[in-house]
Amino acid sequence: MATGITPDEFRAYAALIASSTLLQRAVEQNLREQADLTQVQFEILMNLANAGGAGIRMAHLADALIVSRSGLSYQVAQLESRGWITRERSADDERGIVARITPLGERMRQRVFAGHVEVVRRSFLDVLEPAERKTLASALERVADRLR
Amino acid sequence: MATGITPDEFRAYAALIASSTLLQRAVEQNLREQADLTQVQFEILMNLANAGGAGIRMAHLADALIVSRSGLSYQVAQLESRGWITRERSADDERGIVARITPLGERMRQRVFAGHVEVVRRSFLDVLEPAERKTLASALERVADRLR
DNA sequence: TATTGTTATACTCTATAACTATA
DNA sequence: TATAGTTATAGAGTATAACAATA
Repeated sequence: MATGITPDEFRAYAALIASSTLLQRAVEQNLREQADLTQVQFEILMNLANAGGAGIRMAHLADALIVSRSGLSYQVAQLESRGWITRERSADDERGIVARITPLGERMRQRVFAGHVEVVRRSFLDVLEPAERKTLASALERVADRLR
Repeated sequence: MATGITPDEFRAYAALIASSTLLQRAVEQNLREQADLTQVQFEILMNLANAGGAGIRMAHLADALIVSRSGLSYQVAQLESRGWITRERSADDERGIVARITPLGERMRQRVFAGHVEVVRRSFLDVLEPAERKTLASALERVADRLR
């Protein structure tokens, strides 16, 4: 290859790129088919579900998802029009808007998440030995930390 | 969680989704900054470089990249206008078009690939022990095979 | 003055459908 | 008739800039 990468490294590189690309594709297709959701919309729902009744400020959510505020406004409007989330003025800062998941949104999110996990299970979890799964978990956590 | 997934599995799931999302983001940003290339355009270049002088038929390339033919035509036109690839009628099938990488395109591709590998090295390869790298390589190859 | 959030706008990417040319 | 490839077109998603409201 003559690119300053060993065959061993290249194999790991190629496996990572291929598997993550294909997985991303399968996950996005599943979200679209299940509930016509994009990846970003799904992440909005997961974050709001985690926050519970407290909700999350728009600016905070945009930072967490690494999207522009205008882009977040667009996606949040989509979910709001479907009745899955709400937006309210913040109590302590009149400039702020707090987004919250609705009971309907939470029910849908749970259903979608279950299907989502099934995709991950079939293509990932079921393919690994327990020891491999442990190694991957700790190694990929380190990779994610490095990238954050 | 009550979603039919064990804490151990959830940890592996979360690490995989987080690391692959962040890596994809880093890779795409790097390609854009280095040479204003999209992921698809980069994959076109890599495939054509692999094929060498023989080139690849458009229909074949579209199948390999899992994109529509019209979408491929658009991206190929972008690369062609920059002089990185060419399109010629196929010799044996007058309906066919064969895409090939140009010497300029190959030089650029090598440069971009080197930078791309650097990103992967910093965020992935450098973070792993040799034993972890071996485990990840074989495990993720199995994941990719499952998804194909 | 600085920050929050939305909107107007423009741009990129992708796909479907219509079309031409060849098998 | 079927296949290869392109083009016209439309739609989704994202970002920048301008704006109104509040700190």
